[in-house]
Amino acid sequence: MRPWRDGPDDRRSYHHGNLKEALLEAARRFIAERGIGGFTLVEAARLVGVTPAALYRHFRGREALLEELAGRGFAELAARLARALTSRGTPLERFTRMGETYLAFAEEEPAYYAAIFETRGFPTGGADLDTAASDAVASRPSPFDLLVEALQATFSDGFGGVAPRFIALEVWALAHGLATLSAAGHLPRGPGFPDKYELLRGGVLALVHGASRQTEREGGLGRP
Amino acid sequence: MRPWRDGPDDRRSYHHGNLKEALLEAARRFIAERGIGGFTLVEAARLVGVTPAALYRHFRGREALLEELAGRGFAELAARLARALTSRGTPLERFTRMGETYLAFAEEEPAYYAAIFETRGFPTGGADLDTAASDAVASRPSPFDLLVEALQATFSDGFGGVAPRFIALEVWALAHGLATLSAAGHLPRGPGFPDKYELLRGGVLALVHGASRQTEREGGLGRP
DNA sequence: TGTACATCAGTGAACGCGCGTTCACTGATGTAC
DNA sequence: TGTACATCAGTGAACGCGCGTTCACTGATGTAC
Repeated sequence: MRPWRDGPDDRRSYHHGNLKEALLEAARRFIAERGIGGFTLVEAARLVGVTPAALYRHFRGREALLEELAGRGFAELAARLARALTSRGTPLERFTRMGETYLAFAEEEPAYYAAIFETRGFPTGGADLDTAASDAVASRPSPFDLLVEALQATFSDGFGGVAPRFIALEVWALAHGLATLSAAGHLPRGPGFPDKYELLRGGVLALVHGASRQTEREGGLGRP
Repeated sequence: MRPWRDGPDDRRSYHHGNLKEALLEAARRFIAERGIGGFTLVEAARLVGVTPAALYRHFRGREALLEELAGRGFAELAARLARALTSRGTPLERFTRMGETYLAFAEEEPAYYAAIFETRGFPTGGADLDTAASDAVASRPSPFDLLVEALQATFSDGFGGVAPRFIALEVWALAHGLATLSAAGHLPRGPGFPDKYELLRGGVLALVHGASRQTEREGGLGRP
């Protein structure tokens, strides 16, 4: 990303024309490199080639910028998951594809992913709500709501008596764990070690099959 | 945690006597409440009732204090996992108990957990090492090394042809995902929703059974 | 048992820094006539 | 087509703040004699 100006004397125009987008893009770059805590309004303005004060024409402050970023990131994630959900193949294939999509999003858009999970401003999900109320929360869905609803929709095609909510949560946690461990460099690599996509696919198969086996034997898992 | 002094005029002694431990304890409290980024030397010193400069008698600086905390946290985690590993029961029961122990540690010691996973200073695990070299890294184990070695030890009792490394990584990722989502308040709660311990137990069973099924059918999963 | 003294843990003042935010201002843009 | 003017995006200087860290110092402790 080139700065808008190449130096203090290079005034192509008094008005930037696209400052809001440029600032969000700068924030994405810095957060991807250093994390949310390492992101600074002053540096973002400097990279874009603008005075820090200019930022306040477009955002109420630092927190507002981060919330905007989280909102956009979440919309992008939701769009990608929806695409995977309605792609070709069997329900199991589409379900697996959603998991891979989630993993790829966390890898390709680390700034969005961090903004989504480390920023206040999201409802925390179905906390302390009963099922009906939780399903009804549609105005501003949490990451959880979206994922579980989408996964339930997939499961409604039928996976043989498995409790959808249970599997959905396990797969979400598995994907989130793989994504964050991988991003932090904690997942081992090298010959003999599976990569995170293999681990996810294996995990999805195992969780689906394992749960249906237990369902057959014990008459329902995750249905208290 | 009461401050060492109750006010500027309350000089019980010029020397604190246990300042290093008190500072680490204060850091644990602040990090548990606000996260690593919200932890400040000045506040920790104030809570303990001491000048910020006093800290430098015991630590080289902020980073050194955090590394000490991460080291202690990791030692504690390792000890708890080792205890679970050598507890009573079948290999599967002990393996499951290790996972529950991991989850409980993240919940009871959020500051230790954050210090371990958000601080530099750990080797990243078996990155770019072959299996033999990775197994040989014993001088300063990474979280990965410890977990996988312990889980491999459990699996060596025999789970019927499952590739231990594969299962170990999946269970680790599942536990880490459940721990971090739960800590961030993203896991839904309420009637009809399983808690993280149920999810972990179900996941462990499914991953072990699912993998062994696939092993039987396909002749090995996670053994490229 | 008492005194001299070395040790070193903690003091208090000061530092430079970069941060987020505010304010009165300036100048480019595009619309009305 | 040309001019007056309202709009408002960006300037530049300034602010107060809390941070991590340094420094010469002080005074409590405990050991040697």
